[in-house]
Amino acid sequence: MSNQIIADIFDLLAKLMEIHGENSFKVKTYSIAAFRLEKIADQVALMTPEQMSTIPNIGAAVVQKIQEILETGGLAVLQEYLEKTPPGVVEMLSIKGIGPKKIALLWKELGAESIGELEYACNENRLVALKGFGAKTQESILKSIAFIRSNQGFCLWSEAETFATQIWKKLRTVYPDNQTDYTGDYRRQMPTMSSIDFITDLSIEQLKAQLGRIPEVSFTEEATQLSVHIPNAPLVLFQLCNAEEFLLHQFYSSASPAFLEAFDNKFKVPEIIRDEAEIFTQNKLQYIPPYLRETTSILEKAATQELPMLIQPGDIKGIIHNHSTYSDGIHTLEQMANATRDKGYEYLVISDHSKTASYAGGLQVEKVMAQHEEIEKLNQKMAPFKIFKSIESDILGDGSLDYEPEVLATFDLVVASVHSNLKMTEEKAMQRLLTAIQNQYTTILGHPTGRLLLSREGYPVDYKLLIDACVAHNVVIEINAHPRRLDLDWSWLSYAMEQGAMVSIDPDAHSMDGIDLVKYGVLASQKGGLTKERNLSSMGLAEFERFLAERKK
DNA sequence: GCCGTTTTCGGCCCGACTGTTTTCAGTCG
Repeated sequence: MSNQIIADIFDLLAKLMEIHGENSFKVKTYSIAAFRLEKIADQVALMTPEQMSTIPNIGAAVVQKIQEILETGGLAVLQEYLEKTPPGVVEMLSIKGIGPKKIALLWKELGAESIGELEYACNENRLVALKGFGAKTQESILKSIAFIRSNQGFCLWSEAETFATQIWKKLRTVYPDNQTDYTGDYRRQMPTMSSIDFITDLSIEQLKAQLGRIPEVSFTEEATQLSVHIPNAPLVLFQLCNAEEFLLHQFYSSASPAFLEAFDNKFKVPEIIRDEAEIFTQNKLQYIPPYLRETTSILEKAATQELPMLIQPGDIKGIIHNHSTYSDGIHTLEQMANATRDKGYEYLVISDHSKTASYAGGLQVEKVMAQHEEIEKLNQKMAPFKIFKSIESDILGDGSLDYEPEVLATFDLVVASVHSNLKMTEEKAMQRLLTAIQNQYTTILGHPTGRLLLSREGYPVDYKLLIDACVAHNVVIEINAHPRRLDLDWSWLSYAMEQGAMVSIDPDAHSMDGIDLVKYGVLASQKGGLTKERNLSSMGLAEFERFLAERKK
């Protein structure tokens, strides 16, 4: 069992206890325990009770509960709290802007036992009468509920990947003479999707024979479609067709409606197709991979053979924007460096949090200097592999970075990101961002909109203005590769490239495993038509050093 | 519930901000 799963249990326990008005220090203890468990590198499941109790804030009671979780898979006391809390009240924890205390009031004072009831109460203007609530809170709750609604049933590409590949492998192994393949949003590499779609010439019976073995699975059948419902997993949809029409159906189910309409207006699917590429070659078009079948303009480019060679996972040469135990990472600087080198990359850019990010262990100036010393020592030991001195500097309320210029000057490069006060008008957001972009020490603008896919909208930005400003001030725009961020969004890449912008696919890794997230950034960037020439992290070590030297002038 | 001792219990707690208050509780990253 992973530390994260155990941590989530303690986190939920703390929140439920708070809703039920338990002793706040007791609540805090479980909450801190959850935080600690998330932040340690070693697997708690493999520790002895004595080892567990050496973790700060993990005492006898928490150790006992961890053991119970490991032995039984659950926690009796959590179950008790869950039983005396309506499921809808637990769900309210996902509403941004309200926490356990306010939820308790909404439940006890207002009698709201579900998100639906809460929404109704907001619309009836009944929250303003509650102590601690007002018109603005009511408004923000309604907005948050609308956001949750619009994302319900969606999953991230990375979440879909696990299920999709398992199912694909299984069916291809058991039925090697049949055709089964990805289609729909998953094949198009959409960052989020409402279902994992397959196209197959298998029968419903054949599919059920295999997928029926999944515990607690259920099915919904239609004439040419089988929906597979797996508990705690994305919806899986099988589109059924006969073998002869497989490629045709796959083509028509893995592109945007706009793309297909434009295609049908000008081109024809050949009578006989042996592989999907023929659909394009027979029309004198360059092959357009599924992830690019979004806009109509891509067809024009394919007609004039102008599609460039797009970035591939292997084109990432350096790992930029990472965290270590100096701030909120779970592995040490040396572990991160070794992992990066062992995975075949040429350099690591360590960008721990800056001093304002106290919640994330942001670095005071003395710690920055200590880290720089360690980097220099490691660089001597690890050459030709190189670690670059960087920082993820918070963009403060007024747009300034949170160190003195003398300190900022000691970094090889600076990633500037907004982490606090995310609730802003577009005007305010742009003012902060533009000020940060104009700062001579800003090398990369980190996760430009602050969005978290399916869980947080991010502050509103004027994309064109933002991109233009980055180009004008020679600031690299990050494509944060975390599958929940993928920020800048792929849909703005073509504009960014037209304007001559440079981007950087960065994993924002908080652990050694986190380095592998670059893959998701590459997949999303492919949709935007990114070439490796325009990606900073595709530069080899020498080129990267030249870039930084040039930038410093 | 955990910690750190001033060994038997008192004090814990990041800091900014927001929306609510009319001095601060709740939330967030």
